[in-house]
Amino acid sequence: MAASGSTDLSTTPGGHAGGKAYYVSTPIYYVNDAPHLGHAYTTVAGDVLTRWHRQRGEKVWYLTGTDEHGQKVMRTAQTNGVTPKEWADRLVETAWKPLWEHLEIANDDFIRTTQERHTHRVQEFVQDLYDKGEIYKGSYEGPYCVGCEEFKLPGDLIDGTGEYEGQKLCPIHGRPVEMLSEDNYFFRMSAYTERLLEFYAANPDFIQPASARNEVLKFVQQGLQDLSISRSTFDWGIKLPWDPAHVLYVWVDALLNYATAVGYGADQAKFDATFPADVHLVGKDILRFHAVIWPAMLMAAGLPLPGKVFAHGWLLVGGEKMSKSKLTGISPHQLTDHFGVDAYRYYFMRAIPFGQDGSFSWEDFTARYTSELANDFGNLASRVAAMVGKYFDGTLPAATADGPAEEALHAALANAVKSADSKVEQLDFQGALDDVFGFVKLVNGYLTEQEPWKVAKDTSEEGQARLATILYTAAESLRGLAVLLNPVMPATAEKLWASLGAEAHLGALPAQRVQDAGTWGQLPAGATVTKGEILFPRLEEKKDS
RNA sequence: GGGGCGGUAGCUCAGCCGGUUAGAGCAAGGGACUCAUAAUCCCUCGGUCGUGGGUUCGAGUCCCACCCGCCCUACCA
Repeated sequence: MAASGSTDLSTTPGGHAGGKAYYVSTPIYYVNDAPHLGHAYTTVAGDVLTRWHRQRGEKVWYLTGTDEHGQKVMRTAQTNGVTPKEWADRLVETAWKPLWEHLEIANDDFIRTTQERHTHRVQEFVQDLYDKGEIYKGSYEGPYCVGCEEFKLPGDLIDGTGEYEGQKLCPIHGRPVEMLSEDNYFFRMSAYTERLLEFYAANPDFIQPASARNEVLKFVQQGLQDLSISRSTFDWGIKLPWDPAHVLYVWVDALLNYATAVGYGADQAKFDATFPADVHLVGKDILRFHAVIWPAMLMAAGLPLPGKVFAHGWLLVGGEKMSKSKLTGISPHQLTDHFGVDAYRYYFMRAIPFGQDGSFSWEDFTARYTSELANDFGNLASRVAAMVGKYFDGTLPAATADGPAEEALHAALANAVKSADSKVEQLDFQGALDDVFGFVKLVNGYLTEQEPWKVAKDTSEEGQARLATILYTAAESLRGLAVLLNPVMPATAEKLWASLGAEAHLGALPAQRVQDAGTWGQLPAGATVTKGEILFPRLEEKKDS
């Protein structure tokens, strides 16, 4: 997949004068099914984060991909009468990649766990651990459902009633499970309990938010058990090099994507310049794999540990986690068809604190779209461009009469930039957008107070200078907003950039440094301002649901 | 069973180590304005802070019990 432009490792072979890339990952998604809102939520967040960092001029690497091994994929493929690989190919090409393109995700790479660059390196990795004595052969005993042909987790089982009173039943088949054992290879994870605890203590920001950190700490403090890392009851997976009768446990396989995708064992220069990840974005459900198993694996291999594992919350509908089985499933396309891609990206970043569960609804989306995007922001761009067109024939005039009101806006923009920047750094997207839209509100208020439409009737030199100053101030404010909103709403920000005639003087929008966005007076007088299309048209009608 | 999180205006949420009349945004009502996407700006309305006790001079804010929602985890083998 094409890189987004600013990241170019080829220019600095070996040396990397620019230092290590800011490396962000999403989980690799299980191709068992098509992507849903939750996947898109994580991926959009990572995209906003990495676009922001790119606009700070940093070298960035944003990785996503798909997890294609495991029994569920195999079974789904069988049900559909195709091989697992064919099934994965189909979903990746017709569902996953198209959705990321649709949502304007600028990932630098897309890894699939069935690719050779992954499977071969994974085999080398586990062979290395095996040679080091980190992996041993043992046997696993657990409840097994004959109907499912797989081991169940004790927590998945349900209590039997009636003729099965006192027994544990498979939740799918409703029949008693039996205890079976199979030979497995185990990773000596128990040996890493103390080292992990020390690591967490030394790196208090490693797991965020705090609620997630607490859960992991409590879990690890109970002491870790060795991890079964192989299966021999099915074969859709990566074979253990020393015992091909076993395939690697899908999670060990999956976690290693973060290393294999950036050159582990294949391209040392790229690996050194990228690994480890600065931020692993994960959902709460897979926190433990990333905050416990993955670091333990890296410790065993002697590799550096990631900077941060950030567990975001669930999207809730009516207080419940979204799921198709509960008929609350809404596809990303249903939302983007109605609201547009940029509004979609904006909405989830703005409405829900990253790291917490958040309620989402069609009504809330509609309300925010109308109030924040159309009325506050879109209309601001519209009224400013209209007045520059009406009073100055579309040529941006110079500000020559700055007063307290203007200076207040200069300072407000600088503050918004500074504050938003630090909040994005902490993955507080909601807070950052709060800062940006607080500034939007100030600019609207500024126009209402200065009443340029009244000043325009004053044809004296002072009056015209005043009018010019007001409109320049408003337009320059929009220039700052275009830069700040580009990582979140790239298509819209680009429209605004074009409307301001900024590119001719300042260059391409993505090249604007976010840390300079608050520097006043960048948009030059003489720029050609055009009204352009409405950024956020009013929504036609409320869709019933 | 154990642990965690949450229950604050119609809606979504802020309220740090307890301290004057509990805040914001949206929605609703009124006013101002007309450059603009019938948009903007100002004002107003609106809460027994899940329930019941307790500690304290004073509790949304600490303690106990309970109710409701969600999450993690265990087990009676």
